[in-house]
Amino acid sequence: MLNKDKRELLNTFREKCRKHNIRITPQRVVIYEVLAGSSDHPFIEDVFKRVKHSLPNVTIDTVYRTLSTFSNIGLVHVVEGYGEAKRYDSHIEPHHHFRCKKCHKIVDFQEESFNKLTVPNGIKQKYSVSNIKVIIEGLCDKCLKKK
Amino acid sequence: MLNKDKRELLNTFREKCRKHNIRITPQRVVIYEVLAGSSDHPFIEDVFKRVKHSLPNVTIDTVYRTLSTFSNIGLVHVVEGYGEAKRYDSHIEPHHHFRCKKCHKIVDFQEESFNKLTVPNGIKQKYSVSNIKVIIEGLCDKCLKKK
DNA sequence: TTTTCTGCAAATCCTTTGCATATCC
DNA sequence: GGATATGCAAAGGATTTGCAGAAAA
Repeated sequence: MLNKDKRELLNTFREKCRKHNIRITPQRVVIYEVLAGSSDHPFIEDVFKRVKHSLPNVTIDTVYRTLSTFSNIGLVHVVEGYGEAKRYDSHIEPHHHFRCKKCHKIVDFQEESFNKLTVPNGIKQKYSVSNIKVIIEGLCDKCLKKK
Repeated sequence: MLNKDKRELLNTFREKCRKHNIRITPQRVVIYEVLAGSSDHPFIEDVFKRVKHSLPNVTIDTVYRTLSTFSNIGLVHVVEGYGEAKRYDSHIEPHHHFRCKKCHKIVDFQEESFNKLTVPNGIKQKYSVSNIKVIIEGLCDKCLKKK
């Protein structure tokens, strides 16, 4: 869930846009708001549908282009997946993911000890590291009940 | 890298096939051999090209179907990605991944301490967990040099 | 005013599917 | 022999691209 209020989020958004010289358009504002208001790591199609409520004329290619731009400037993240369509996340602070193998739900979680993981020396020496995260997979509560 | 020899790998392959009642065809044998001999987490297109060397008549849809079957029976894994085409891995023991953000190279690594991570209680209580892995992202040695 | 973004349409890329034939058990 | 897998061709879905007009700075 979001722990920032709407105004704060929009400030982050505006700052990032200015910093990277990209224009603030109504489409971009709404797309960002929609993503920031979604905790389900939506597919582009989902974002598109939600954005259409406020902007009936947007096209899905704008959503594609916009989310790609946002991802390039670090405003949002693409969520790791297994070959399905891309999913996005506006929650860019370090966090971890639980993924349900059956319904493909993704749940964010925080875990202090995981945030403190140290990069192994073999990796640190050879590569430059920008982030480290843990992915847990299994079956979610709902899918367990359905069995 | 592989630490099993070819015979051992093919035994694993045959066992899994028998266990799941899927037929052992020349295509499946070669596709499995190719993947087991690849440490670069190839795209299906790559597997297809490599398989063609031994079986010039295979079609890419056989590779798609076969890898999907292998994944269903747990012979291979789909590697986590960011919306690009699927990539496969025959290395199914627990291990972790370093991913280069620029060239998209994926490097397997082992790290004892990561293998011992414990699933947080909040997750364990609600979900059934099948695996846990660490993903490190950054720039690889080659991409660092190119800068 | 100038550059960038959007909408529209078409193209491209990845993946899946239906069907007839060939193959494995 | 009977069930399953393969090759071929076509379809489907996701994503990207070119371009002209519209909008932001």
